[in-house]
Amino acid sequence: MKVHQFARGFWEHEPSLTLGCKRLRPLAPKLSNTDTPITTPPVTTFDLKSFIKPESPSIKLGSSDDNKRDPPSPQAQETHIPGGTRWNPTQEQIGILEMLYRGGMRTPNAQQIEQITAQLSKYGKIEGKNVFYWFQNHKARERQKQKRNNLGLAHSPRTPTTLVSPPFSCSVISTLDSTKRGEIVEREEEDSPLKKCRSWAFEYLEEQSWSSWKEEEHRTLELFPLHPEGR
Amino acid sequence: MKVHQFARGFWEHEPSLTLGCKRLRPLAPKLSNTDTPITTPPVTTFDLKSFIKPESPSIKLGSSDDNKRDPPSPQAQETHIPGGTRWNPTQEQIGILEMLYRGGMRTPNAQQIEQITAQLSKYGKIEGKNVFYWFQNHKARERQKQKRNNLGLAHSPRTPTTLVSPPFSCSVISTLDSTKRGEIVEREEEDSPLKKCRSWAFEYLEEQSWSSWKEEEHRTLELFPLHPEGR
DNA sequence: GCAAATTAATGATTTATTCAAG
DNA sequence: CTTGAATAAATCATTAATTTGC
Repeated sequence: MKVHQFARGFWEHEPSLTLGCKRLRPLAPKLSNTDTPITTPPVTTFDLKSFIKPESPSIKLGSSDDNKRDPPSPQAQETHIPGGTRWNPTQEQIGILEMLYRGGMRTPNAQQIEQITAQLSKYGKIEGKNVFYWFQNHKARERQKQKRNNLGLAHSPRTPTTLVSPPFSCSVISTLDSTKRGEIVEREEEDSPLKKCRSWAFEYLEEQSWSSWKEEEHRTLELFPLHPEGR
Repeated sequence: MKVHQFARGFWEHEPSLTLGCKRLRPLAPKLSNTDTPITTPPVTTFDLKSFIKPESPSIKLGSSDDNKRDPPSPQAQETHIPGGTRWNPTQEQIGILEMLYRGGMRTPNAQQIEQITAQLSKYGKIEGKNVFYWFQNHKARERQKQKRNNLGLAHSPRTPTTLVSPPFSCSVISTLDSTKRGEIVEREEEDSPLKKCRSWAFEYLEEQSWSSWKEEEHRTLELFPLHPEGR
């Protein structure tokens, strides 16, 4: 059982309705895990420090990372808990990510990921790779979603909805999925409790102006995908 | 079955009223798009100084990032990073890597990469991602090489230059892609001045015994691929 | 009401392709 | 042409909302 949640969509309305098309049963919203800490194991404080080297499978207590989120945020929401599970994004996190996405971000680089992760960690446990994967998946899935739509709508030769708006007045662009082009679309404002989140995303978007990011040595980091191994 | 329209918003409240329409229920897709602009959920606080960047860069938001594939015109758009060039492996490094590869390693995990990188760094500048990419590429290319050979053999039975000959006729696993299995393949001896390197690799191989690596969650590291940005 | 069974969504990996440095 | 680097497509795996049977 889950409690219900509150809101579901945030800002936004995605024009692309799938009218006509039948939509398979969409799954319910996942709603934040803002609660349901589910029986947090007794893991009383576990000194984390250790996890860098040894492998012993058993480790990786979730507790060890609580040092990450500090918390401006209220009570801890969820604790990743026991043996590592996959990231379970909270409403806020998804909201911010989508905003960035709509703002045109598609493949954030290491530095950006770092910053985003830092912000998002205020709302729940999260790692850089999660952000990375989120963008990868979201981009790919928006792409296929559009592809499906296009095919389905093979009749209507137009794809009006997603056009760019000239000198974008400002706002958040909601790109449909112009995955590659990054066309911008207009979007109306509306307030939400996530104001702050949005606020950050907003600023971040503006401040960055992706287009200018051309290189740098953001590569100083020593990151690379990890392969947990067996699959 | 699941016919349905998309969910535009609140299915939150119980399904009770689903009326006899269909038994399916719409679940709402996470909040991704399509939906309700929410309104006021209780949200956590968000602090983050907000300084606004007055200047909205005239940009082509997003475009720069993702124009990777389509652009018919291979324009370069990347200003080659001044100091950064791509990794240029040394003989020793390649030697060790190949040895590990022949030893059965295909997709080293983060920890392994770390160790390997550490070793290889003795012979030249190198980063973890280089090791990662090397394995990716080598594996893929060995695979296609073999594919070509197999196909080519269909017509003209040539003597495969580097194919295994012995007992394992076609079973050369080396290229198989026992990505997960980690089978070991024969390895022919060959001499080289890389004695030391080999020495290490050898030991490493033995010590690890890939075959047994079936799982674990060596994922403790916080790594993820980086995107130096433009490419 | 609840727990096992379903199922769409989606997080995480792997494989295939493409681009470009040398 | 070879191959390091990076991205996209395809897959695999896990989660959780919803059904369903009791």
